[in-house]
This record gives sequence, structure tokens and C-alpha cells, in this order.
Amino acid sequence: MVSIGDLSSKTGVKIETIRYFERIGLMPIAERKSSGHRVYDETSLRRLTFIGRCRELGFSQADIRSLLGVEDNTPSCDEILSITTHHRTSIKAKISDLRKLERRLSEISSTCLSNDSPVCPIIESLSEIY
Amino acid sequence: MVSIGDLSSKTGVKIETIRYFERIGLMPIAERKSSGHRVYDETSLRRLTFIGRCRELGFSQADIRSLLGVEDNTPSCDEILSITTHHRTSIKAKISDLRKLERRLSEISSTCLSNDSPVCPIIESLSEIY
DNA sequence: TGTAACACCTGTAGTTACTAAAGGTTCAAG
DNA sequence: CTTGAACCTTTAGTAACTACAGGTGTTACA
Repeated sequence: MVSIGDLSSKTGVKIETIRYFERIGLMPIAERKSSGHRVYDETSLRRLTFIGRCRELGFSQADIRSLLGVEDNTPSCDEILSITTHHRTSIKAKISDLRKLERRLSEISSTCLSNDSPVCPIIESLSEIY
Repeated sequence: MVSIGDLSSKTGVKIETIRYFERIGLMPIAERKSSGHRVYDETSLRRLTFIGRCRELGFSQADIRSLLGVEDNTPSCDEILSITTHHRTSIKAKISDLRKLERRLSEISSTCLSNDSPVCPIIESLSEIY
């Protein structure tokens, strides 16, 4: 039986965020001492650890909800794998988008390096009307 | 002299977003017809085109503000190159983070494929307390 | 036993970068 | 002259928290 501060340091999830997770239903409403202070057991610790890791892996709250079976019942192995695969796919897409961006930016930057004209070619190329 | 709808279709920036840009000071307060309808000239078109392209390149609003010299005066070529380079660096960092994520996810997924145990190894590994 | 420092409580507002909706005017075409 | 599209303002909603204000509880030490 630990306090919210202890739970926070064990999981690396900030206190405010734990309370927020309770508010939005990702964490169950914690039991309280007579003073109103929250107390947690190992089940809570496991659940918050899970949420924290999912967060580190970039899963959305909606995904985490599904993985935890918050609104529906506990998901099957198939459903879990499907959520994970879907997330991987969107990460790959994001990587490819960012790589394109990076290439464009490097092209644009290169126009500047060897230029001391009064007008900035970066700004010019970005404002150009076709 | 064009309407907000025309400006929107020329730049690909949604009407609501144009009004929003005006509200937050990225775009100057537009001149109005007696009816209150906004009218724009080519200067506006160039400015919005610039903002739109920056947005596509993933620059933050703060960056765009600096590039446009909204709060300070017009930035020098050096400042422009510095903002651009900084942005590139953070994109590269993001790419490398996402790649790590992707690898972790693929490891995690692989534990599931060949397993029909009653307990999901993905969920287990993510909830595990050390 | 007193008191200081700290942990905890609730509730609300702020963040980024928009998007959408409600409820009303104006414009342009037939 | 009417009708439908385009425009206006203002406000609220989104994701996923974070931070603050103003108060109560707990604990360590003198």
C-alpha cells in the first residue's frame, strides 16, 4: 500500500498525470485514507506501469484504452496484435514523412549558404506564387 | 483584390485557419469592405503562401513568427538559417526516436506471433514490475 | 508539544495548432 | 425578388497533459 508520490517515483509518471488518468478513467478511482489521500496496491502499480510503457511507445490514449479493455471487454490476443501492428504502420509512415521533410529542408538551406544577396532565398522560395 | 474564399483556394489554407491566423497575429488584420467582408491583395497572398509552406515543412508557429519577424524586426539571413537548421536537427532527432520505437514495437510484436498461451505476452511484458 | 517543511487534496486554466458549430448577415445568379 | 452560397463573429472542442491557486494532512526535529 503506497501513496501517489511513491507510485509516481516507481513508475516515472508524474503525480498530476496519475490524477489525470484517474479523472479520465484510464486508472480506476483510487481508494482513500480517511484524510482523502489516495492509496495504491500492486495491481495499480502494474496497471500504471503498463500505461507508462505504452505512452513511451507512443500509443495514443485511445489505443491504451483498447489495450486495457476500458470501454469494451478485455481484448483478445488478435486485437492486441492488430492495435500494435497498426501503430507500427503509422510510425513507419511518420518516419517516411519526416525524411521527406528533412530532404526538402536540406535543399532549401543549401540555397542560403553561398549567397549574400540582399534578399533571402529561403524566404523568397517559400513565398513564391506560381 | 480577392475574398477570403479565393485566398483559401489559392493557398490551400482553410478559411477558418486564415481567420485564426489573423486573430493570433500571424496575418495582419485584413482590410474590409463596407459589409465587413475581408479583402486581400497580393502581399497577403505571398504571406499566407509562405505560412502555408512553413506549416507543410513542420515549422512551429513560434518559428514562423520568427521567420516573419512578427514580434522582433525582420530576421537576418543568419537567423533564418539558424531557425531552419535547428528545425532540421529536431526532425532528425524525431526520426531517430521513432526508429527506436519501431524496433521496440517489432520486438514486442514478435513475442506474440508464435504464442497461444492464455496470457498475452505483449501485455505481460508491458506490465512487468522490476 | 510546537512548528516548519513537505506531500497531498480539489478545481480550474493554460498549452499547441487548429477545427467545428451556432446563429446571423451579405452577395450573386436566375 | 428570392434562394443558396459565402461570409461574419463568438464560443467551444480536440489531444494529452501541465501548472497554478488555495487549502489540508503528515512527519521530522527541537
